Amino acid sequence: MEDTENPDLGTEFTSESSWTRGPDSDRANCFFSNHGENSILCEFGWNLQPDEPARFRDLDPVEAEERSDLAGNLEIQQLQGPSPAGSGGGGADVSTSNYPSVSSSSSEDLPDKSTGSGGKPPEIPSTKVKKKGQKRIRQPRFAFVTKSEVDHLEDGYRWRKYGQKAVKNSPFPRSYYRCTNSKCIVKKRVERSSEDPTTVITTYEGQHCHHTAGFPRGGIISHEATFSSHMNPPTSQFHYPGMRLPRENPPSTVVQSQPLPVGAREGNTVHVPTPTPQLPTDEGLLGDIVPPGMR
DNA sequence: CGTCTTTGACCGGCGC
DNA sequence: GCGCCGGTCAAAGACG
Repeated sequence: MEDTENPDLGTEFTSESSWTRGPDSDRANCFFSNHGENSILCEFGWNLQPDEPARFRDLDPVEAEERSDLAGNLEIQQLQGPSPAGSGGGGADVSTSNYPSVSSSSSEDLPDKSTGSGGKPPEIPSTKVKKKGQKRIRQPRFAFVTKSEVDHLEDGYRWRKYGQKAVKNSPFPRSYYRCTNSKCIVKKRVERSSEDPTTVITTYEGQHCHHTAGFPRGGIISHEATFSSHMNPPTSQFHYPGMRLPRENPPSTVVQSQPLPVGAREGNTVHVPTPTPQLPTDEGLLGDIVPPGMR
């Protein structure tokens, strides 16, 4: 793999992916590229300083673990919305443990006959904590922007669509997918950008607790590392099975590995690079992950 | 027959 | 309290 020491944010990576952490700035960046067919850029962080230059260095496993844990907490809280007032601190009731603990109570044994559209289990479907007065727990989210004619990008996992909703201020509906693995609680939302209909915004929520069991609708991805493992790569490098498109569909074109404006980094949020100079104004999916200040 | 999609209904959070 | 909206459920149908 190539060096990710000081990746130029504008550089297009030719490998499948690269993953870096900025321990000093509490920032992590993730770059993906699929041989020029489908470039993706993802950035997420913890205490991003608006004017802070990007810094990268390797982490030792211990530190990486800590960072990863911290990331989970902050992401959960942040993505649940600011909600400091009134709602008792919003993420406060999110257990202070790491996001894996979100599912610790039930995810491992989660029967979740998701594939069968089965009856409504009395149990809580993972990310949806239904205890009255308790907020829904959100998993860390990762958003990608890809330029593709197809909405549902292959990523090595099998997904079951469980909903579709029209998005306000967007002519395109948003689709909701759930990993078909009964033990996996990862969800995915796919939405076409209203600003640029040629781009698809994919948001992953949670981490897979399993490996890609082959490639059901295409080739086979033989990768050991995915978003699982607490999104905690063994080293500063992180491999992700390159995004794929359904082979029967026309290939997507490169969006870009667009650099994120330094000034745009703020808060503990996931930033979504967009192909257009200006950020989408729709309040849809982007509204969840792009801080208002960026819009 | 098993898996997946579609789609209307339902629920909860949040702003007013 | 009310209405809007996002997210999820689940029955029914499609498909291989």
